[in-house]
Amino acid sequence: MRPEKTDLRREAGQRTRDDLLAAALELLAQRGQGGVTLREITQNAGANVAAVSYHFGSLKALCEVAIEHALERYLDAQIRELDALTGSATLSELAEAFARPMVSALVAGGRDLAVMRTVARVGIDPPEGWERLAGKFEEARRQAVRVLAANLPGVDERDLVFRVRCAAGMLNWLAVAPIGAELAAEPAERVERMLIPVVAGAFRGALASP
Amino acid sequence: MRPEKTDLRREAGQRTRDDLLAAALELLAQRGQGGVTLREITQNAGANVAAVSYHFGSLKALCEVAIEHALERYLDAQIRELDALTGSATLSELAEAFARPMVSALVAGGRDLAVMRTVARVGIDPPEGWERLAGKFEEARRQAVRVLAANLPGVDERDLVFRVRCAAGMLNWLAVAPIGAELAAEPAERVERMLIPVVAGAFRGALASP
DNA sequence: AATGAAGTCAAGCAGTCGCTTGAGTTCTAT
DNA sequence: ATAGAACTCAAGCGACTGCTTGACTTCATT
Repeated sequence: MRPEKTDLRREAGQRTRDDLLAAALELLAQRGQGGVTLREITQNAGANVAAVSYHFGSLKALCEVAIEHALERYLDAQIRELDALTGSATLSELAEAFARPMVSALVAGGRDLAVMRTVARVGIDPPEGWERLAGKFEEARRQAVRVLAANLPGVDERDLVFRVRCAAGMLNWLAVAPIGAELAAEPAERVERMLIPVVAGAFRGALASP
Repeated sequence: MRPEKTDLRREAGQRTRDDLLAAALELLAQRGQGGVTLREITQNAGANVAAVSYHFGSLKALCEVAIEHALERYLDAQIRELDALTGSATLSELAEAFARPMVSALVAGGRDLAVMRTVARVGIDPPEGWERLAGKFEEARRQAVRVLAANLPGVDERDLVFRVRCAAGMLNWLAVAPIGAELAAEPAERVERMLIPVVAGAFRGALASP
């Protein structure tokens, strides 16, 4: 009954569970929810098909858990970046903070990139009960709109919300489209040097220029 | 043997073929290539399952034809808009021309919107032999980069290409993500008033601003 | 009226899908 | 030692997939 004693059976079970989640995340990132197959997941995870039913109840439930993990991981990183901004942050600093989780994931690849791709795909084809996590999306967007409003006092808030959504959509597109794979080969500072001005420009709009 | 005489059998066959293409386009727009089912297509088209094999050879071939039609329809519209620009067009005019096909489709809905959604999904999950149509994409992008270079003489061309890709990705995202459905309910001038500055800002970047 | 091409149709084939089942293994607890 | 919980496994179920088949209707041609 000592809690620090490792039960080898439970330990192996947790390992199987984690492997299934990792395999599911990878397939979700590559092909989306419709392209995930019970047998392919279990094969990649080195597990039996019955392990999914045992640990998660169903394939859909496994995918929902994997998606939930990915969403939380991404949104936590994004909110952390935005929280670190001072009230007087410039548009470029806002763009930098807003895009940093994506840039990091692109150059890091692996699991971080799979998280990004999965999140972006969820934005296109939302799973059934995803409304439960919509609150965190709202929080990240509200943070960005707040900094944006301080820089663009004259602009209607509906426009600011729209611009944040556009910028988020642009980043998501970089994650899922083949162009993202090209960017992944570039060094991080080059990606930032190209991307940050575009995001900042989308935030600001072209109102002040001919 | 008179060519103007309507052969009722061939006429009905063409009708079935077109209905299959329309049903396939709608499903491709809603769920992507993986979510298209032979029986659902034929049911929506009011045809028998064998009609797909008869008219197209296979489900994949039907989807390829539908995708090809959608790509040509979109790219022709985009290239037409960019061709109409004068050499001295401003960034806002470029953004307007670049985004007009998407804005029109969003407010028009129906088949035009299905075309946009399908094109955007192809950008995420390209079908096998899509390289054959990549040339038209290049043409549209080169047109946009040309106008962009005239407005931003100091910027590296690689950056300009990147910005055009980002803008295209942003528009594609609006087509496939739920936010596009919200925009579809707005009047066209409001969509343009919100969207054009963002696209133009992404083109220009935030270099000239604090 | 006879012929044959064009097209449609219900039925069914082989394969894959998600999921369940019951037996089997491995370890803890008593 | 023994009982039972935790977990894994091969096998198989019904449902669905894309696709084929052969009979059938429809129509222009002759």
